[in-house]
Parts: sequence; C-alpha cells; structure tokens
Amino acid sequence: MAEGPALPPVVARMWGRDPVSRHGPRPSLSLEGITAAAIGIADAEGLAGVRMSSVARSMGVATMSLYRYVGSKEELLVAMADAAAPDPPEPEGTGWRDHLTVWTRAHRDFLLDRPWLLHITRFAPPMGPRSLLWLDRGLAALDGTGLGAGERMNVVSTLTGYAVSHAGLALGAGGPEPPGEEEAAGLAEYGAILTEVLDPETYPALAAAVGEDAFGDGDEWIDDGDFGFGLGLLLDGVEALIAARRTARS
Amino acid sequence: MAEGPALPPVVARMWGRDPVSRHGPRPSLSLEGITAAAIGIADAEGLAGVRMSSVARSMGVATMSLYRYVGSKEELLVAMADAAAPDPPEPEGTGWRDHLTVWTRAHRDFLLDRPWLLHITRFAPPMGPRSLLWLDRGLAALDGTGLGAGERMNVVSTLTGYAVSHAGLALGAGGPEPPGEEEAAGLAEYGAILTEVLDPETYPALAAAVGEDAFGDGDEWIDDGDFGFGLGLLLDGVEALIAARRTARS
DNA sequence: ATGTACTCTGTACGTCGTACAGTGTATTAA
DNA sequence: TTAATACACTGTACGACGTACAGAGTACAT
Repeated sequence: MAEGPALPPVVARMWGRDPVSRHGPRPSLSLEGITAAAIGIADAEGLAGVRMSSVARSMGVATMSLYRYVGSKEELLVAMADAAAPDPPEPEGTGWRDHLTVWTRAHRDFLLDRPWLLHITRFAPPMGPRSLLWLDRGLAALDGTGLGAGERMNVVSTLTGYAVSHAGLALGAGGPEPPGEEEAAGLAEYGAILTEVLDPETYPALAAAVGEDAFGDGDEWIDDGDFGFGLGLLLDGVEALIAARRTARS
Repeated sequence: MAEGPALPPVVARMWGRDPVSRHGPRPSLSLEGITAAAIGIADAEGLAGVRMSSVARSMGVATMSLYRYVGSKEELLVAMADAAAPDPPEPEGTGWRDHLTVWTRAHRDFLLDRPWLLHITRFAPPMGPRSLLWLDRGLAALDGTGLGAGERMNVVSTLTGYAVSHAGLALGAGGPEPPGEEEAAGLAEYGAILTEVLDPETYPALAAAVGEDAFGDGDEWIDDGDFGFGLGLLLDGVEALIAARRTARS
C-alpha cells in the first residue's frame, strides 16, 4: 500500500489526514469547524454571505487564520459541498427500484434545502467522505441486479444528474435566489413573458405548448409529480436493462 | 395585446426591443456585439478572462460604456449563455426518437465546446431567443406522439438536464478547467485516489465497484458510449409512456 | 536556556465591479 | 439660428474581497 498519488490537500483534510505536528501550539480550529461555520452562514444568508472575513468573524478569529486549514476560498467551498450532504437514506428491504426512488428524491430534497449547493460548481468528481457515501448507497441499491460495475456507475451518475437538474429547475422557478435578486418571477409570469415574446412562426412547438397552458397555474410544470414522472422514465429504462442482462445471462 | 409584464431589461434587449431614442448620438455598440466579444474572450481564455474591462478593451471603448447596454456583469453572462448556443439540429424526417437523440447529443456537444457555459449558473428558466429555439425544436420532436403539453415539456427538460449533467461529468473528468487549476487528474488517478481513501467497511458497494475497475482505463466511465447508454434509458422510458398514451387513447 | 516548528494576527496590495459626475453630440423646440 | 434637451460615452474614484507577507507569540525538543 504505497503512499499512492498525493491527495489534494483539502481532500486529505476532509478525510482527517491532518499532519500531526509536535511543535508549537495545538491548533485551535479544525476544518470541520470552519466548514460548519461557513455552512451556517450559507444557510442563513446565502453563498454571497460566505466571505473569508465573515467565516472567520463567526469563529472569533482573524481572517487569515483560516488559511492554515484551507488553501483558498475555493477549497473551502469544496469542503462545504461535501459536508453539507445529510446521511443518505438506508434501504428498507425493498427492491432496487424503490430504494433508488427514495435515494434520488432524498438527493433532490437536500439540494432544495440548501439552494446554495447548486451554486458551488463542482465538476470535479466527488471525493469527500459524504459525497462518496451517497454514491456508495446508490450503487448498493443495484447489488444483485446483474449489472456490471460500469453500468451501475452510469445509472447512479445519471440519477444524480437528474436530481441536480430538477432541483435547479425547481429553484429557478420559485425558490429563493442567492444573489438577492428580485426573484425572476413564478412560472405563471414566465408563461406570460413567453407569450409576449414568442413568434409562433419561429417557435411553433413552444408557442403551442404555451397555448396549451403547459405551465399555467405554476404547479403544472415543476412539481413533485413531475419529478416522479421523469424519474419513472429513467427507472423504466433501468428496469429494461436489467431484464435484458438477466435473459442474456440465463 | 396589452404591454403585459415588464420584461427584464436584458431580456428585452436580447429580443431586439431596444428603446429607440431620438436625441443624441447614435449608439456605437450593441448588445450583440458586446456579447460576441465576451464570448470570444471566454472561448479564448475561459470565463475568468471575461472582465468588464477586458470586454470593453476588446471593443475599443471605455469600461463604463458597456453599462449603457447591460445593467451588470451578471446580465452580460445571461446574454452570453443565450447567444452562445448554436442552431439546433433540424429534424431529418426520422422519428421522434432519432430526432431527440440527435438533439440531446448536439446539446451536450456545444456545452463541451464551450465549457464555460456550465459555469454560468442559470437557474432561471431560459428566456433568450436561442435557448427557446432549442426548447422549441425539442418539443417539436414530440409532435404527434400523443403526449400532453406538460408531458412534452417534462421530457424535454429532463433531456436538457441529462445533456448538462453529462457534459459536466465529462469536463470534470478530463476537460480543461476554467480556473486554470492543475486539472484534478484523469479518471485513472481518480480511481487510485479512491482506493487509497476508501474503507470497504463503510463504502462496500463503491469499493467493490472500484475493485471491478469501474473507471479503470479512463474511458470506461464517461465516454460517448456511456452518454448513449443513459440516453437510451431515458428514451426507453419515453417510448413506454407514448405507448401507454396510445393504448389509453384508442 | 536556546532553538525550532508551528499557530495565529495585522497590514497592505491587487483585482474587479460599478457609482457618479462630467463632456461632447445629435435632435427638437423656440 | 439658437437654446434646450436627452442621450452616448469617458475618467476617476471607491468599496468589497481574496490573499501574500512578515511578524509575534507559544509549545515542545534538546
């Protein structure tokens, strides 16, 4: 078990791999504490409230002290994104489909709880303990289905993407906006704006959909039913795949 | 056709609704020109290169001149996000499934072409002419399938989300990073880091997947085949839905 | 006691968005 | 023609924020 590839510093600390030092004063802070403080601020004021200075103030230390624990604000955001995830739901003995349904919905739900999570652009693959716990539980749901490792990974990635997209849509259409913006309006107003602006010649299908009141009363487009709807589509696909693997294997 | 809801100012200008003024010098700039310049910079240097000052310099005007056309940098980014989309693919007489396949893939492709698009957080529903054109063409693919307006909208939203997620994954796992970061490593290194850090007790399913080399050689996880794979799952689901609507209607 | 490594702090700088006041210009009204 | 007006553009300046850097204090090792 060679010392493998060097972990990115924050990642190392997220996993508790602090370099233990023998000299000097004991550290009075911790990465967990700092991320917790930052998360508290983000919950209360949104991401815009998270400044190195505000986080430090909320912990009663000087701004620069934080830099003993994080290399940059960017790193702090990464740590926040990981730490902010709750425990993933545990399977209840039901089948893979129910489990993944619950899992995906729980995923979306905690994104809705902390809208600022969506604003932390994390295109790097997840490496924190809590993100990976979610990944693990998602994969676990597919144990015994006969899917290969790559396929399971694919399915779970797709479901994660689905949860993220839907959370984003739902927030864009009514949730609180982080930059304190004037709230771009609900869906009804959205439809109204569209009708004002759309030329049915160039946007025939869209104009028709708006005409059919595709998002009329504000609940018809992005509500929980719609979430289940799309999720159902996906899981139907997975189900077909599993069936195909079963017959191919028999 | 009353003057409906007031359009957000940039939106109005994106649609060419400039307030024509009778006094003073003719404007020497235009929103299109500014967004084009900004897009050029973003393509060349990434989003970080897009500063009000750099955009203005590239147009040979003073920084503050831009503020006659955009209310803020934020608005400029919104305009960029819309203008950066290419023309959506036109249907070729094939069925809805082929059309949506091409459409979704084209969507992902232009996100890969302009990685910075993913970093413009746009949780507001799309309102620009080009975004709506994509939406329209997606909906058009479902004409004649018997799906309702809400259902069509849902399907297309889901596919959009899928394209975005996959582009994000693909970029996170090998593409160029905007903040000039050291490129968090390819997938192989990702797997290596995971094995170093994972405790098989707490992450059984994930450890197993890594053991099966779920992302071993760097092509097995997020490549074009995987894109088609997940997309296939989704479209299978849509197909089932269409079939259900057909029988219900007969 | 002395050295050393480490934690924490204060100051200062650079970057960037943008508020504001000013200058010139084309159109309208007199 | 002249004066008034509305508008396009510019220069300066300020405030916010991230963070580099150079100490100052502190616990352990010798």
